[in-house]
Amino acid sequence: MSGERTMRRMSQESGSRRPERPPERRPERRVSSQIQREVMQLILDRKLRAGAPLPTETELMEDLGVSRNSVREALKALQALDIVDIRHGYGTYVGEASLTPLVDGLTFRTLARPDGDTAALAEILQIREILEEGLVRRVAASLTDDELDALAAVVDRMEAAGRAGESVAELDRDFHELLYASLGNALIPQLLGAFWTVFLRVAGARGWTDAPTPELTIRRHRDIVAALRARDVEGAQQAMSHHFRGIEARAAQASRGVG
Amino acid sequence: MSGERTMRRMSQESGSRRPERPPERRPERRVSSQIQREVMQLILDRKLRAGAPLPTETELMEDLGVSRNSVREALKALQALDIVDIRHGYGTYVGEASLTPLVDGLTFRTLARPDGDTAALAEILQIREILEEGLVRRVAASLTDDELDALAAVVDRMEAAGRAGESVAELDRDFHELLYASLGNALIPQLLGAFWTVFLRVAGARGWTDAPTPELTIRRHRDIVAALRARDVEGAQQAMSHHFRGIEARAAQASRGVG
DNA sequence: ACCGGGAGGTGGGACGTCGGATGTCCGGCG
DNA sequence: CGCCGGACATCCGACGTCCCACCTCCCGGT
Repeated sequence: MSGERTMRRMSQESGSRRPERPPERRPERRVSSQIQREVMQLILDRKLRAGAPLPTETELMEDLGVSRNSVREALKALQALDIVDIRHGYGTYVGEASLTPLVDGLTFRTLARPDGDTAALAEILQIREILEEGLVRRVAASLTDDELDALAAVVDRMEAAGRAGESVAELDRDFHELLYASLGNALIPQLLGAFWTVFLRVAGARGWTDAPTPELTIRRHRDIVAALRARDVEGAQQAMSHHFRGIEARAAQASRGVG
Repeated sequence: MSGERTMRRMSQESGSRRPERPPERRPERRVSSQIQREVMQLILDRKLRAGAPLPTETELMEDLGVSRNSVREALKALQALDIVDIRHGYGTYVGEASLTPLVDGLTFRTLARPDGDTAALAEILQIREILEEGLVRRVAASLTDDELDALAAVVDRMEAAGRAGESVAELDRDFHELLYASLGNALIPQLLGAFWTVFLRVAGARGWTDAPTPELTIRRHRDIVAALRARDVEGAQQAMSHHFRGIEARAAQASRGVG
């Protein structure tokens, strides 16, 4: 019973300055999340593009009739979703609405798995595998020779980087991004990139070695390009399949070796 | 506009009273985002599962040596990512880390597209199509008769609901979720559900009619089940393909009719 | 045994204040 | 005349304090 010092007075005075808080029982459901919706609606109504300036915190505070604290909490939440971009000393701007929150969420969820790292990572890899198998089938027929040359060039650079002991990971990313560029679907490289980033982050957090045998990876990519050049849809899909089998094996091996 | 002079006096005595220079306290880069990382790390270190209670705001404030405001902003951001679940008057808990942020982000990004609604929605639909084509190929060989019966039952319920003019959308969701349940990949239904939710929300915001012709949708689902029952992998994939062709056509029609 | 109300704890929100970061503008210097 | 640097205005970053809303639990009255 130590600590009854809270003893908040009952405001029996009640005559304090409370201008006229309208007793309107307008709870309005969580001011902060309401502000989030209003800011999003403001962006949509004014048709603001990514990079366009938003009202300052003070303006939002006055326009919406809430405190700056609530405005900042709402903006922080929108910032976490990459819907808003806050720059210190400069202002608040419309964000790119990228898949960054997906990356953060998946990374956290994967790292938070108590049982095994492999299970959660395998789920992500399986989705990437299914996606890329279907994707390679679609682009197999429509790839031009120039695009095939560009893909082969990326593999060449991978080989050079691998020989020099450099980062093959970035080029791997470029390869897959370039492969599906002709589809004109901007979401696809972002989604694949998100999965890829999650994989790299989890691998980094687990302390896995980045790529023990880049030769195998490069070989798989060469196989994919070769099949595509031959307009062999089934072969390309199988090559992609083999590629992922290798990634899964490497992940499983790494998790056994470390975890 | 409204250039109110705030006229705050500038403490030109810069560096007047500062008891001690922070010698070892490094800049620390944005307290708020640092708190986000620390809270996430706390969850990982203590191996807390979803639903487990987190330290109260006051405790975090004291443990991390920051103000309660900063703690709340960090928690708000983590709440937006569904990494944390804040319950008024109850406490803060570890969240599910669901794909809710992806849904919010994709919905916003799609609605914010100035040119056309169809383009952004078509991207999402294409990804769903590619995913489900690959998925149906994988489950086609392993589905048991019981699972096929369950799928057929869902279609029956869809037909009953369609006749009664009820919500076919929910049952549609159930069908696809049930279809891929045997893969044991928890991420797949969540990802498909996320895309599905985005589609419904955008359709709702655009004022599209929910399902003008449920008969066609039901027929496509019957085709899928029939092909699966015959263990016809190619047929199942093509049926799924037709299904999505219908969805795309409906979306294009709705966007023309309204937008 | 039941029920209602209050104490205490937790998040929700509002100000007010100060500090740091950034862009702008203007005046002095070369 | 040109340009370069410092004062200044404006923005976000953070802190402290106060009060309110919501929830749980316990305790005392019925």
